[in-house]
Amino acid sequence: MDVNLTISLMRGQMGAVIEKAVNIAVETVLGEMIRVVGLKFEEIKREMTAKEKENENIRRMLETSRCQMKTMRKYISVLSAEEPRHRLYQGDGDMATTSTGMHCRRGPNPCPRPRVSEPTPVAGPSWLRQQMHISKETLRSDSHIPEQDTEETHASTIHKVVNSSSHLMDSQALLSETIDPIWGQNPLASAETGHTDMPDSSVLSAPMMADECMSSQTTSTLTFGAPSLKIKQEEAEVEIVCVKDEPAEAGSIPRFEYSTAELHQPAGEPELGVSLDLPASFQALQSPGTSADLAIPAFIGVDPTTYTVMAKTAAEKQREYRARRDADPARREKYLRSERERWRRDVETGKKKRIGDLGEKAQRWRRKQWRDAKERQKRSFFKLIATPPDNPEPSLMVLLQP
DNA sequence: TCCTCATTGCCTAGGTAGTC
DNA sequence: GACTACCTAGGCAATGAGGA
Repeated sequence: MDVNLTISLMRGQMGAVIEKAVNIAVETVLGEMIRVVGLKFEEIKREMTAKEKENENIRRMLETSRCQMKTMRKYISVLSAEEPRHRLYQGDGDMATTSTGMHCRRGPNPCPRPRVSEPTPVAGPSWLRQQMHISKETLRSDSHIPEQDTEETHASTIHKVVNSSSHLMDSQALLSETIDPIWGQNPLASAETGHTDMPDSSVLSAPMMADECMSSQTTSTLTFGAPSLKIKQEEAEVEIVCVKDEPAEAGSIPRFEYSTAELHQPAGEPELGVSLDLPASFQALQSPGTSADLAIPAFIGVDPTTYTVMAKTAAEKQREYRARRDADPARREKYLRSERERWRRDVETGKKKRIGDLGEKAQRWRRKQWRDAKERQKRSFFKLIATPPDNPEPSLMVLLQP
């Protein structure tokens, strides 16, 4: 009885209040939900915008990297084609540095051998070489190396190569300084930079030959460097001029002939710290690492008149051939068809095995290779976008790190 | 059910050696 | 020099497995 009374009383007196409170609570909850959903929605919208922006950035980076790779390939091919000839031009520059070398030898501590870590040529898979090229390009991007694409004329080519060599030389000199502080501190000491490390004794020995030539003073013909070819004169950098006398190599030195004018260049010793007025190209010759980067012995002994048409490497020839072939859709289609055919043939003959045809051990090995390849692929991708040349956006980098 | 990641197979690019 | 054959590595799409 009392309970019923209580309930009716509550319904009569508090029902409206309770209903109102519940309504308010429901509205509050709904409002809060709407607010949260709205916030979430806004957040998602922001994220989408950010993602789009990042995608755009990634696209730009990829495009930039592609351009860099193209440019680098052309640059390397031009450089490797021109470098040997370019080195030979600088034989006359050796005369100017001979004095330095003599001075160097006369010192109490004759030319301490520099321990320069040469940027060894990247031997390995093509993807690695590509990466190295990319990183090199990135490293050098501050210098704004002129594009080699438009190189057509001989003279301009030489000019460009001179510039390129200077860039190379600069970075390598920087390397040497970084690695060996003592070497980097002493201009004269660093004058020997990398010379003894240069693998090619023919190039190495030009100053020594200069010594010999100067002592005899007999030769007078210039067998290289056509008169029309002008060597760009640039302010010398003493620290990369290096001469080291290595008698053991002297026997195998191919002898260059120098003009009288070249031979009679003042061989006076420059004062310490005074820049030698050497052709920049000669500096490149002396630059550590440059000769190690590029295979040069093949051109030594070649008739200098043939320098203008350097032999292409097999890879270059093959690239050109393929470019011509791919330019013709029919030939390209034929090639692709034959490749596909070969793939099928290899599978049929068991040269290429599907994973199921392999033994358990071979399957594990194959899978490991696939995993590694995928890992490399991912790493190279992240490495690529982690070192954008011009748009290092930290937040993006953090987000994209694996 | 959707998403992400790994696996797999196929194909292509590019280097090298050899042949014509 | 042009071309072919062979090889290796990488790209890409299809597929499967597992988790949210």
